[in-house]
Amino acid sequence: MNEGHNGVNGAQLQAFIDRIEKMEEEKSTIGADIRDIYAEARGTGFDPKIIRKVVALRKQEKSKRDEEAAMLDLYLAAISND
Amino acid sequence: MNEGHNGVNGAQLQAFIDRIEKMEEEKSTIGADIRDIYAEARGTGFDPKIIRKVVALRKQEKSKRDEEAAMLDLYLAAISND
Amino acid sequence: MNEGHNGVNGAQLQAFIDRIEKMEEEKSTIGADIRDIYAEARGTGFDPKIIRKVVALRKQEKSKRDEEAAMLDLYLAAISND
Amino acid sequence: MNEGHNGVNGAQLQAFIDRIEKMEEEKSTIGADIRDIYAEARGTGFDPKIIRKVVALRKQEKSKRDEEAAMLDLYLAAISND
DNA sequence: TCAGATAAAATCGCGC
DNA sequence: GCGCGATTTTATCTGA
Repeated sequence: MNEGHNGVNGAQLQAFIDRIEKMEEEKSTIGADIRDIYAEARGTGFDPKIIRKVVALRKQEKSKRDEEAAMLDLYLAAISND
Repeated sequence: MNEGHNGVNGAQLQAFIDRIEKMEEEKSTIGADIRDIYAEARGTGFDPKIIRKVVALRKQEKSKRDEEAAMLDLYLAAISND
Repeated sequence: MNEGHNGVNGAQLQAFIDRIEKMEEEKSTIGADIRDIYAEARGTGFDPKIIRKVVALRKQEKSKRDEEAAMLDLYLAAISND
Repeated sequence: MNEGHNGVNGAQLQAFIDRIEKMEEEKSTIGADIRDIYAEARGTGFDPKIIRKVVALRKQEKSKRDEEAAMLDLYLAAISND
């Protein structure tokens, strides 16, 4: 039911689009907030470019740590073959 | 005060980085949520590619309306050259 | 052959760089020409800011038309699922 | 003459816009060509990122040379106060 | 000098 | 599972 003559459930599609647009807007807002923080940092004398590098570096390190943790889990699972 | 021997206020920098990383994580979470919605839509038979196009198109329409409004402002400002 | 001791074909690299620099210069020249046109327009009483907005708006309209065409293609492809 | 009731010479404005759009398109074409060259270079084993660095470096050097030439002209003009 | 646009690189999901 | 294509993010560049 609820399908038009074209075989597409418009209401359902609309609902999906609404949800997506709402979240996209939130995402965009946060993006703006992040830009503001960089601007604020620049205002106190920090170079945003460098801060970006630092953040990127730490993200890499974090993902490396996550990977190692996952590997550890794998090993633990492997030796617990009871 | 609070500056190390290298002339950088480490505590302040740390604070900026913390704030940024926190928001980046939120942003990333929302991005994942959006992806989930697309996946859900696919699960109910919608083509994500088309939904993306619809969303993109609507965004463009909005931005065009904004541009037109900005344009109107410019015109109004231009004719009020007193 | 033609590779130096560092394993880099310098002549070939030079050729690429020459071509790029030549085109960059052309591009830069055109950019200057465009600026000249704006200056000329200002000289005859037009506000460059408004002209820029008009140009931007027309570009957006074109890209929106393109998007709509792409969208139509998607729809057509979607209903031809034989 | 040729001015509408709004005091704007539409034909002249149109002419400016046409000229600008034409040159913008040329500029865009050249930009695409440059991208193609980078792609071609990559195809023969060069790293585009490095090439970009080289090009940027040479441009800096060129502008530095230009600056020095301008300075020289200034000096020459200064001592030719006849 | 800085914001905004533009383009390149990295990332991620999808299909084979 | 991997390559391809699309999207997102980063960096460069131009104009105000």
